[in-house]
Amino acid sequence: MADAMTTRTPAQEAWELLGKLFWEARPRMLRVAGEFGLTPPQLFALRSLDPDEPVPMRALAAALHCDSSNVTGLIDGLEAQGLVERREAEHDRRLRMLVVTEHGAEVRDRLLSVLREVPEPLASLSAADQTVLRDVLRRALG
Amino acid sequence: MADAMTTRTPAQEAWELLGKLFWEARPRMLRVAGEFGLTPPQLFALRSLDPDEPVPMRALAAALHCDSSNVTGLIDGLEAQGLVERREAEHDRRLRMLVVTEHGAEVRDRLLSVLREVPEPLASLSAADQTVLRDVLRRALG
DNA sequence: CAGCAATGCTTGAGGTTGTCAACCATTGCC
DNA sequence: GGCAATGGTTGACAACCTCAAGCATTGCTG
Repeated sequence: MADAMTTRTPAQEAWELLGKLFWEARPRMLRVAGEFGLTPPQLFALRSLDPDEPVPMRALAAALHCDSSNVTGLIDGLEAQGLVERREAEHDRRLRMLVVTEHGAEVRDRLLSVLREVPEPLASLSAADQTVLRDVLRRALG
Repeated sequence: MADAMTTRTPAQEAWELLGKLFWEARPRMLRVAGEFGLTPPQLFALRSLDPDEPVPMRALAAALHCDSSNVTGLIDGLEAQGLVERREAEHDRRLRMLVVTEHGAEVRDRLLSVLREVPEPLASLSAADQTVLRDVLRRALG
């Protein structure tokens, strides 16, 4: 009966294992942020921005699930490093469009290429398992 | 050729989809922490502690991938709420063993039961897919 | 066994994140 | 024209986080 307390459905166990996977990937993210001279929130912000499509600050705040006033400081930091620029919007002078600079785009590319590296537990799976995993996740999130 | 730039291996695509899954689960974690009167770091700390096995603060710091001095403040907060106690160790008076109180264990149980809830994208998978996902992750992390 | 390096935790300084309320400028609606 | 709504910034305040410094304790070592 003690087992009945700790028994998990397959989905629950999968979710728990995914939690472990992400927790293990955390130190790498922190290290990468440091190497690029960014704080973790700045890294998330730069990752969220699309160099090809400027968005108002409001949109970034929504993407980051945080308050607009918070984004102000984040962008101050990125702007100070020349990675992002505030630009006036065309038809609404209230908006501040966030434009990733050329340098910012380059940094962002290098950043993403590191973050995209598949962590060891997944990388060591067989090719077949990797494909199965992708297909299942496509069905879940695609 | 433009596709060549954005082509991903199955494992890379899976890792990217997992990133999305976790990012979507973040708001719920923040909400839960708030509902239990905890800050996110405090939540992680309480989650890391095993009510059945006290550990020194040093061990918690290692588990949280952070500095010991940071844990001091975290535990101050949990202790103020009566969730955790600092207790002297048996044979080494330098150590402060972290003991989850009875109340803390109860709060922790309720906390975990909410966090363990499988997020919508996974929950909506077929039972077969859920089992496949679990099995693949077991091979990766088990 | 005396000295001293190493360990475990706390404290203080300094910088960043995060929220909220208040504010200013601008826009859109009546 | 008046006025509510929107977008962003600012200031106050709480919390996190790291580093360096400090204290107590432990354990090694000559």
